[in-house]
Amino acid sequence: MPELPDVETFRRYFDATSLHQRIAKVTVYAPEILEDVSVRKLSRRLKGHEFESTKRHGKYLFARLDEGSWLVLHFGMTGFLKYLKNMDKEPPHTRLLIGFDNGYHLAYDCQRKLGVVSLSDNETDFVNRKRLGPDPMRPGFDFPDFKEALTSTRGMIKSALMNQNVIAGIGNVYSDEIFFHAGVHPKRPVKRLDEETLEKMFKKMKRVLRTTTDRQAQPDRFPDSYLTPHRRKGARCPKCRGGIGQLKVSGRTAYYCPRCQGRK
DNA sequence: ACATTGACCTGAGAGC
DNA sequence: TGCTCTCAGGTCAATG
Repeated sequence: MPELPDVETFRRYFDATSLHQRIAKVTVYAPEILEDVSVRKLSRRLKGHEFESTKRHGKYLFARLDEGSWLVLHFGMTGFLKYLKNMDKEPPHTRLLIGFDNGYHLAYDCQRKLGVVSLSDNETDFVNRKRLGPDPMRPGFDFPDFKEALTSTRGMIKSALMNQNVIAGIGNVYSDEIFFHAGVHPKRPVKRLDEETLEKMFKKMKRVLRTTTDRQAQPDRFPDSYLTPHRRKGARCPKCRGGIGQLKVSGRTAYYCPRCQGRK
């Protein structure tokens, strides 16, 4: 479920594999994933050019072309990138394939087609048009920014933290992880969070995002104290060994420890 | 104007 | 074994 740590891992992978090589061929297997761009326009903009740098905002990855525009990638819940030497290794749900001069290919695989591929003249305009909130890992994103963003909303804290217009990059899995470390119940109303709890959530959010990004967003590499590897029915809390509970918050399944994350 | 719900997408796994 | 049903969750339109 590509959230901020996953997409940041994809960005680093993109940097390590796909910059500074002339694009020879563009193949779109599933045109329905394209947003505000035609197959023809995408091909024309990419072919003969190179990617020169990348950026990330929330769950969106931006790759800048040497002619100035940006390829925009969003991964839905099943998307990932794979850099290939041989075509026989092509992943099973490749929706976009970019071929480079050196014979290698970058595949964008998205089984459930909930991802989006787009093109933008300006990455900042794209973020504004989507009305994305601030990226929590942006340098300078501090507690006052966090507090201002969250307290501008009503309703349950999980809905607020997962709302991309409030803060961009956190989804179902990582919001649960953050609430677990902060000892906050996912259904707690935002307006009933005091300053101290908000600050704790902010610190835990930073810590969780940094730690999981360092570990390439792979749950089997997460510390033993993390909830994510135990995010299933019948699992035990890594802190108190009590049973992990689940409930629905705004249509999503939330996992939490009823003992460590008190009601309210 | 805001918060919440349902639809979209596809395949894995449950249950009969 | 094989079929059907449910569920996963990111986002946006529709509903409350």
